[in-house]
Amino acid sequence: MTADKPLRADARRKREALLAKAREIFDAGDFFDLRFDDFARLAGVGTGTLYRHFPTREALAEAVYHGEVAALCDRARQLQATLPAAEALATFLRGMVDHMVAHEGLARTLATLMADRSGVLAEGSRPLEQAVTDLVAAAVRDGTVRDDVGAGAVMMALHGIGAAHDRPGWRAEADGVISLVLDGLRRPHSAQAAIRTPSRRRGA
Amino acid sequence: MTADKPLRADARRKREALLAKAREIFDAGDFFDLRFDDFARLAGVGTGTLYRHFPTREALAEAVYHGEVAALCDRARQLQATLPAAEALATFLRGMVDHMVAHEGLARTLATLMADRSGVLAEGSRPLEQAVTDLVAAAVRDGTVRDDVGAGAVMMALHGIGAAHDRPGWRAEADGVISLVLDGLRRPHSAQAAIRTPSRRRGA
DNA sequence: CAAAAATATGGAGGTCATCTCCACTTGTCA
DNA sequence: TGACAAGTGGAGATGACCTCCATATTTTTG
Repeated sequence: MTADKPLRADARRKREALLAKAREIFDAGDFFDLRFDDFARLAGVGTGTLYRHFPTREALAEAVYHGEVAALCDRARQLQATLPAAEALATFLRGMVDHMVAHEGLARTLATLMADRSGVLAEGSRPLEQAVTDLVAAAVRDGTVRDDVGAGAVMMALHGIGAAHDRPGWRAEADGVISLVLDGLRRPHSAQAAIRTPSRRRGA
Repeated sequence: MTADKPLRADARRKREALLAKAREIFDAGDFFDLRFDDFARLAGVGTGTLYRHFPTREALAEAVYHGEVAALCDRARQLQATLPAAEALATFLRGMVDHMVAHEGLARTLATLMADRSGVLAEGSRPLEQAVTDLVAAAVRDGTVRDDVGAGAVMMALHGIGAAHDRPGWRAEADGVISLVLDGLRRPHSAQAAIRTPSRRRGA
């Protein structure tokens, strides 16, 4: 699967050009206003070449996303190495929002393409999910975070944030979601099952 | 905007046929495998007629979504009238997950179309958001829920749940998100600012 | 009730983005 | 340097989307 064969010098150059242009256009938010062919032209590449490297819009997005995810994972590891678990998790999640703000167009574009069912992009999120899982696991070991919820739920919440990028008060709401998640993750000190599941009575 | 002119008997019938077929196909998850033209044929309607009633896939989805939202809002009002605020909110949110489970294809399809930037569908969510806002507001008045987060954050989380329908342990994770949100919403009894915002120090 | 006016229908065909294919160029290896 | 492999680009086939209008159906009017 991950068998990367050595690309010819030439090919690597074109590929980089495509990725660079893609990053730029994603970030500007213009990706969907563009014929895919024209995108090739913009990157200084023929149609055939574009399709050889990236058979679909999704494939292109995946490649861009890959770099993004790698950077975020690095950051996660770094935080985990230098901060107490709970704080590392909090800082990382807050940082995600900052990052999305800084690259709004990119986030929006990726979120849109993610939604086109296919799971291709979801696949690429795995390393990120692993990083979040690690952060959560560490905090659980510390005893600062409950152990009955799992990182998947956090990923869902993050996805919700990323997908809603056009809401009016986005930034504030995004911070709100993070607050809810972080506070919700805090290990319930006493047995205060206040709201929690109302034991799902009668259907309907 | 909401000026509904009386449709000719004939027209109403075709429109209903389209909506019915749409519901069916959405629910089956086959909507995107279908040429829009063919969808018309399936509903027993000519292409022109389809386009007259619903100029785009999004428009069609919006109409279906409208009914869905109306039903959910009714449910919200009903809960609010018969249960303590906090419990009404919890029951409603848990019920949303049940509902999504029962109509997986529909949820997935709508989420996908929502993502295609355009905000058309987001518009249709407003009544639903209002309902959630009301539920939250009531709970805030009760003093059971914090007042610094707002319903928008809850909507984001819900959207995240709906958009992630193809994850392996979806149901469990969805319940997890709801748990986080509900617990996160609980008014912090004492001044226990444990994890909360690390006061956003140095950028990056 | 008949005829006119208004409203709606359906599907043939134009338009345009997507993607394939292959004659040609560029890079690599001995 | 020559020969083979690897890659390129863009013309054109393909097929989905949407428009347009001659025809059909419903409603209104005399």
